Amino acid sequence: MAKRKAVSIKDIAKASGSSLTTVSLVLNSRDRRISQPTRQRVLDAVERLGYRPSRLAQALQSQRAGLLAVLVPELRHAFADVYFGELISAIHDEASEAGYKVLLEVAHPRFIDAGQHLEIFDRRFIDGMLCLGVTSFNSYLSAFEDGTRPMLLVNNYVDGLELNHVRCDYRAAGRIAAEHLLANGHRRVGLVRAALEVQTMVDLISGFTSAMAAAGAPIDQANIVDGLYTEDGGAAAAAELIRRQPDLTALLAGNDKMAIGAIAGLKAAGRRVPDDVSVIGCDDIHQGEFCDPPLTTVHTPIYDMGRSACRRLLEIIGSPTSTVREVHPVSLTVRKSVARQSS
Amino acid sequence: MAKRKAVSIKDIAKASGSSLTTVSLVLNSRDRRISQPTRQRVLDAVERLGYRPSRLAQALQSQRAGLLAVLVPELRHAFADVYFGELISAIHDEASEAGYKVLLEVAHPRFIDAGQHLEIFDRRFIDGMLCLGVTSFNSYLSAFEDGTRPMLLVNNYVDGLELNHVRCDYRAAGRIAAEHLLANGHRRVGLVRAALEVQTMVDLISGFTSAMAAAGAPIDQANIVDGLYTEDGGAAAAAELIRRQPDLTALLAGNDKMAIGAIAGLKAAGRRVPDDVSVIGCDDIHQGEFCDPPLTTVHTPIYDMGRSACRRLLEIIGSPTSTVREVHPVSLTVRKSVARQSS
DNA sequence: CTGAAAGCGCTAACAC
DNA sequence: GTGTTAGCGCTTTCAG
Repeated sequence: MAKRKAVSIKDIAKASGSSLTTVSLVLNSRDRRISQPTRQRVLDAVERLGYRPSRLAQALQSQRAGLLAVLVPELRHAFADVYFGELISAIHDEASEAGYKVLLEVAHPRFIDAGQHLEIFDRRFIDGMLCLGVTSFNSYLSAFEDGTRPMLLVNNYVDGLELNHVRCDYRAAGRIAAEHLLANGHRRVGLVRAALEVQTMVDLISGFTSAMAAAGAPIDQANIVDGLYTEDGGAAAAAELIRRQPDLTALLAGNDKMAIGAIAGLKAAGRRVPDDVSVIGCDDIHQGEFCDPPLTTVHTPIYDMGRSACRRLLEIIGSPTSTVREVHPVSLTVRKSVARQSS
Repeated sequence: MAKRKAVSIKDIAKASGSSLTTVSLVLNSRDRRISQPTRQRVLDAVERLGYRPSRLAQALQSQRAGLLAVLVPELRHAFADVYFGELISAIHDEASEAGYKVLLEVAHPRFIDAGQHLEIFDRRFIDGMLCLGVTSFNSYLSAFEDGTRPMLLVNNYVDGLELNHVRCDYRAAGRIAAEHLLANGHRRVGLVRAALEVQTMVDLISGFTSAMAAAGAPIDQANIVDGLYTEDGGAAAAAELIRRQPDLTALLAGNDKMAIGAIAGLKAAGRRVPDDVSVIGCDDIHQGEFCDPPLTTVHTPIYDMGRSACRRLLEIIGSPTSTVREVHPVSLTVRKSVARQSS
């Protein structure tokens, strides 16, 4: 029960009959060769007393916290989202391999308003930060433009702000989705979009609509509905689309959550998927594989991107002058939710 | 770009023409009244130079890291799970209100084997730890029985180990589910369970089966199938149950994920829910509200439990002698997935 | 090959 | 009221 009193390097020095320096040298195996016997005496003492160097003291000395923060948006339980969750897993995996630990932060208004997002840097609590799910509404981001605090946006960027980021090519994603629908004979298609303050969503929409238009099948504004990034929203949006334009034969949903919702919404409205209406999603989350029908979607390398983002952040920390703009390619994952349109 | 060189308390002392102590006293507003003019001079200097006390140095001095770790099991992307996610959100909210930050750790074999779960304590990196999703297979937990490192299990416990925990009453949950089914006339019921190394699952099963047995409607072992804690597993388990025992009129799933899967599985097998087969879940996750039919389930106060767990951990940190065994009551949330059995 | 001593940035007895 | 000083636990010149 009692708080085992911490054993410090001083205790080891005493116990092994050597000096602080010697102990430190042995432990950090600085090549300044310590004689084998001395080394052994130190190591024995360490073992015997169960000594563990204080990470705090080391951090203070080295001016490295060994900590990275992940900032997630303030959504209802942002951590309970598969997309963010997979990114966080990836970041955690990469960070721990590099000897860093991961701190969680939520972009609560009170967190931001108090300037905490800067404080954690300035108080030398963290070495760098990864921001997930940012939008152009997040005005606090501009404070990072001077590159003075190592920060990187994950799978997003903000038009007009010079911020490091690693993301997927959502414009290509939109184009690929359009090409797949066109190749299957679909020309009357709808789009379940989401928030326009998310730059990658804007890219997806523009990639999609311009590819459709280029093929002579432009998309009417009325056939673009907001699905709020949620399943329910996707369901409602799909229902609305089909109401506005009953002869739609296919639709793209801006992410898989909305696509899964859209499938449910279409079914509820009495349409068969994909026989009556085809659905294509974007992201390729795990769940898409198991819905009915299995979801055809544009694959984004979420996990790899997360790892890459973390790796790049560590590079920035190592060399503050470097700047990163990394764009990952996307691809098509064909399953069963898109059918050939014969009419 | 250049790394702004950190301004320290010493710089403030110099700039304000006072001593280190004075500055420290002013900043920590220790009541030793510093004269108003001096105080103002210090504050001005702080403002002007943009001084931020180093959290590292403070931590070293105070021997408090201000950090809590959350240890999640090594599942495929554990962070991408609504249940863990909600718990993490709750913990984060409570911790940040108390001025603590939250570190993420995953119970990878290599993390545990390296003894990292103890190291982060012994190297004074964290002040306490919260463990999610533990099972009796996690033998490393016994190292915490001596109470020497502040740790607490969240919504679980391990039979035979004396560990702090905050959890729900899953035995009662099983009983409540049984009572609700019985009250609706169901007597031929099945159970989609999950891993028996999870103590709360064992409790749920025992609460459920003994209540059914007590009512003269005992559950045959053949009517208990493993749903693996997943949607797919739940679907497969429900299909299997209905194959083994075609006249089942209801089933309990050990959590809502499996319940949602079970509904899909039953539908796929041609049964209507709840007209042919009723389904009751356990946990009350957000998604249950939106599935078809909306899920009747045993409500567990996940978020509140997470907050409470965190609060209790902080108490333990404050007073290492205290021991916590907190059990939260559960209740019934009636929606549409359980119907009256008329036959 | 090893030890003494300074310093990382901050706090808090203890003087003046 | 304010300053001096001694740590917190560690790393790292710089002498011996």
